[in-house]
Amino acid sequence: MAIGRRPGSYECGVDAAMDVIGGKWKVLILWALHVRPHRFGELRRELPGVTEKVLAAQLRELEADGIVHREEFDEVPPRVEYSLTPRGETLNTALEPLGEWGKRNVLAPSPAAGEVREDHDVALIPGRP
Amino acid sequence: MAIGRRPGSYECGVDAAMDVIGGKWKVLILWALHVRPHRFGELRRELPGVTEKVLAAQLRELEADGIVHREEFDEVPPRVEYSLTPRGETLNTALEPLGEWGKRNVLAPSPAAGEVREDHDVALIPGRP
DNA sequence: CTGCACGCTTCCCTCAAGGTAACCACCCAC
DNA sequence: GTGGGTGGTTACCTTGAGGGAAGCGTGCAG
Repeated sequence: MAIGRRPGSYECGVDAAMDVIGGKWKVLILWALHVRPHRFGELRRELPGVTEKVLAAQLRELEADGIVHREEFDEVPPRVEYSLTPRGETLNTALEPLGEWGKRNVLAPSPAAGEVREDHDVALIPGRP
Repeated sequence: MAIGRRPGSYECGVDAAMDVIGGKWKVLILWALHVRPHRFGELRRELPGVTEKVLAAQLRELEADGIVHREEFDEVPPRVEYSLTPRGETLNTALEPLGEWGKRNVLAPSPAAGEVREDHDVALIPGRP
């Protein structure tokens, strides 16, 4: 049982899933790897602010949880490629509604929900969940 | 703009939503209030291990984010009821696929995904996401 | 008069996630 | 030989979320 770091202590499925994606950078890693496989350095450059130590740690956790696949190439300079496993892809799919909700309710709160619309558009990369 | 405690710093909708539901007890609160409105003490008794201080803090954050509604009744002994706002209900709906994923991939990992099935059934409250 | 239930608030403390910076082995280009 | 790029590891430090326990104001029960 590789997945889950608090085995047996979950109250429900959402609770359990939160343990897998709870890291500060994990959903961003998920999204980046969904677009295409990435090398370690590519990920570091695409996640502004992440440190090498933390990126390595979160990738190892995601790998242990069966979410990402790590492939080492015997070349020089050494190359390592990270990609999503099938389970990782299903996780991304399951996160899509939450991404939609976040876009509608946090990034661009609608007046109908009692929020005041900002006078500028929220800067969103198109297609990003 | 009540929602979001890191305004302007989100990379995507999932990231933003994670800020709203990131608290240790928030998804459990969400689920409890989805079933029916709760009083403070009821919630405390239904979430084994939560302290009054933390429960009050997370409820106040969820209220500031427009997820839960707090209604104070002028009775004695004092009564306060918490319920989900419409926005809270949509959040719960958006969390359902994630709950399904967690149940299938963390609580009861399938052999097809490379995990070994436990020899006992996972104790799950039926219908709980 | 004492205790209890309610819904908190306040103070103090712990601990783990995350951040900082240095270092490693390897090889190539300059 | 020096610097850069590869993909990390190691040791140390900071910070903030969360936990423990006590107190508070009210009113009723015993």
